[in-house]
Amino acid sequence: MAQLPTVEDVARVAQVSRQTVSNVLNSPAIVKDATRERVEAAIAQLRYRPHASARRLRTRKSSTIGIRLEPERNGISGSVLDTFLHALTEQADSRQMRVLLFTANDPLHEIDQIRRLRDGADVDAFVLTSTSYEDPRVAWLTQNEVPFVTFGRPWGHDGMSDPRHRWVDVDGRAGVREATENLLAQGITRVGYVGWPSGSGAGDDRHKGWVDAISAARLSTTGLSTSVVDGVSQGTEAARELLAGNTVDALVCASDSLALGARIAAASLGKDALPIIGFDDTPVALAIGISSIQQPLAAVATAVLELLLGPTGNEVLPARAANEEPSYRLLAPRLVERRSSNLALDRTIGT
Amino acid sequence: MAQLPTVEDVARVAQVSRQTVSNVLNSPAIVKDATRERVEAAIAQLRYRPHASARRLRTRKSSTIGIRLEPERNGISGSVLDTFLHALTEQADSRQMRVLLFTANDPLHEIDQIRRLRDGADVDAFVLTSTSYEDPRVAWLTQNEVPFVTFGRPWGHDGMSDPRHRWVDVDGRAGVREATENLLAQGITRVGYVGWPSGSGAGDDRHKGWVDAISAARLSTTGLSTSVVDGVSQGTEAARELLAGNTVDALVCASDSLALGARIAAASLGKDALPIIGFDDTPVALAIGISSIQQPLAAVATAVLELLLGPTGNEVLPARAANEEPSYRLLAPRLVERRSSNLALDRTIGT
DNA sequence: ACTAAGAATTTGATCGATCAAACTTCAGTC
DNA sequence: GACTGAAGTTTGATCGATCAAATTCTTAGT
Repeated sequence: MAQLPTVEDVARVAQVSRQTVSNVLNSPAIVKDATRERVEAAIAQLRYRPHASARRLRTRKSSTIGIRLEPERNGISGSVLDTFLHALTEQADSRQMRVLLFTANDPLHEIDQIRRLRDGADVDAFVLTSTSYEDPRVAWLTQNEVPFVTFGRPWGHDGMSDPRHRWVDVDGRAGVREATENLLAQGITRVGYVGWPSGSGAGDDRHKGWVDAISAARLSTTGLSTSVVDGVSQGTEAARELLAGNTVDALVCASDSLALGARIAAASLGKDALPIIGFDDTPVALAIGISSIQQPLAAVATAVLELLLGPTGNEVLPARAANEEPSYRLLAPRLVERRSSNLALDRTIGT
Repeated sequence: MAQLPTVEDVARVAQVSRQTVSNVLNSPAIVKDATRERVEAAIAQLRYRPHASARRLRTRKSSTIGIRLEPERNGISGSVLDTFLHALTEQADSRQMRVLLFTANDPLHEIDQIRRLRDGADVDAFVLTSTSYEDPRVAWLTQNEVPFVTFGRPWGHDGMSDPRHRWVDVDGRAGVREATENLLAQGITRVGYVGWPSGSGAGDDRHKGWVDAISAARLSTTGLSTSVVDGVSQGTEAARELLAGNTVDALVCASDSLALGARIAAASLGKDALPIIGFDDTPVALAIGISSIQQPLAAVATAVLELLLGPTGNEVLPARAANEEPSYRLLAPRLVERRSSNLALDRTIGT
């Protein structure tokens, strides 16, 4: 097979210069209609496709977004990031962007990888997930003026409004509040909560949502909630305690793992019909038929790209300066309701 | 900040020529020790990092592997590919390779995407997943001599031994056989099977494994197996029928979805202790505590890279010719045993 | 018809690396 | 001491695109 055609070849066929071909591709507006059509015909005829590396070398842009794939596959809820990754890739594609993966063992290693990808002009911007308190990656990226957006707000940090840190997050508090209110609206007054130990931003946030709803209904929260480390067996344990006192008629949980645990506990106590709501709407919740609060991951991806590329553009905006307006998006999750009653019940569940 | 350093800068500091710097980076063996050390010192001093795009433009290699992210997130078992993706990225990294994602709506669109990534010199090779009978992507890649490896064998096709098609797959038949034998070894003689309708390569293969084991034990297979479309409720339905006749004491299933369905059916019939084995070892199986046949995904990733890069190299081997030795890898899965008895039982399950 | 301003297009230089070929160094041989 | 061949190093050209500046073509105004 012959060499792949280049701008030069297209130019020759269309009887114009290299640059005009380039213009047709990059700023069609400045080319006269007749000329543009001729060039486009030549491009089609030769099946020309721009050579990405050459363009990148010259423009110093890669049209690529880097994202790290988490090393630990925390089985049950890892699917959230995977779904997000999918949405991001799909939407990036429609903005002419690509997504490059990388892995890292720890934040320092990750910074090293980021540096390499940046210096090699492989990646224009980064999307960070699982941000932590005082995240060193955020500090490094800000410092070095590398464009980035985090999926996850800067927890417990005054930097929440630092314009240099653009972020997108899901309003877990509102989600849990909605879920709790949904149960209250069904006439259930004793709605319990199984959450995580305080200290994690997301966990505290979700817990607040439950408190919000209970308080708004002028009910008491005392004795109705517990905190445990995330996990199925932990959820079973915690739920069993809450249910033992017979003071709770429904449960809202900080995760699907806990919700599944709760479901097991309820079943073992004969309370097969106890309403339970989990968080993240993982495949497990779907399979078992547990209601769950679903993060709007496609919308998160849209928002991430909007912060990175602007509302319509298709190249990465420069890192933001300290004196600009803060920009972030807090998105509302939605409750996916399922008749999560008897596990042994014969129900039609999609795969 | 000043410009990033280039080979030129390094050369000046080390008092050598551009090319020598390049040699130190790419074929250190041919550079005299003393010189190499001097260059390495200069590289470290200037914190030089090669500009990937420039290198790619010249060498026409991208050191990047393309893989498509499935559009449909078939919740319960989508995690298999995600886990594979992670392993692939991690191992690719240690071979100096990167993984670029893309999406596509259908095979033709995928071919279009592949072509663009290839022509743009963005990607050197592709990894295909979910291959189907007479896959058009395989045909196109072969035709155009684009290096690729599929995760999944060329089902029902004489091409199984076409050397131009390199593939890696998991021996589902052996896995199911092992699982079945495991149950037989426990003294259970009536081991049933819930599989998929014949016609899908993987499904037929797994079914054969069950037949193998039963036959080897000189038992009869009649009346002990059913076929249904994958899904939890379908699994419940199918298992209920098999269990109703009271002719089965354990079940092996073609997927975790079916296994979960079977577990629900068993529970509803009071057979909480019925041994059930699923396939894929998804988070669902882990969460519920169902035994499952686990695909060795890290090993699959290793094998894929081996077929693509050779045993130790770190650049993509050319597409294979029709007259070479066929090369593929068929890997054995392993059975992950869990005490999958009573769902309501209080057990310590990891997250 | 003549000119100036703007639009459209072309030309030469460049991005940062590697290739291919030329050149230099040096040990070993007769 | 000149000669050979291999090892080590340097030089000039090149990959395919875009940038910046120069040039040519249009259009409108006087």
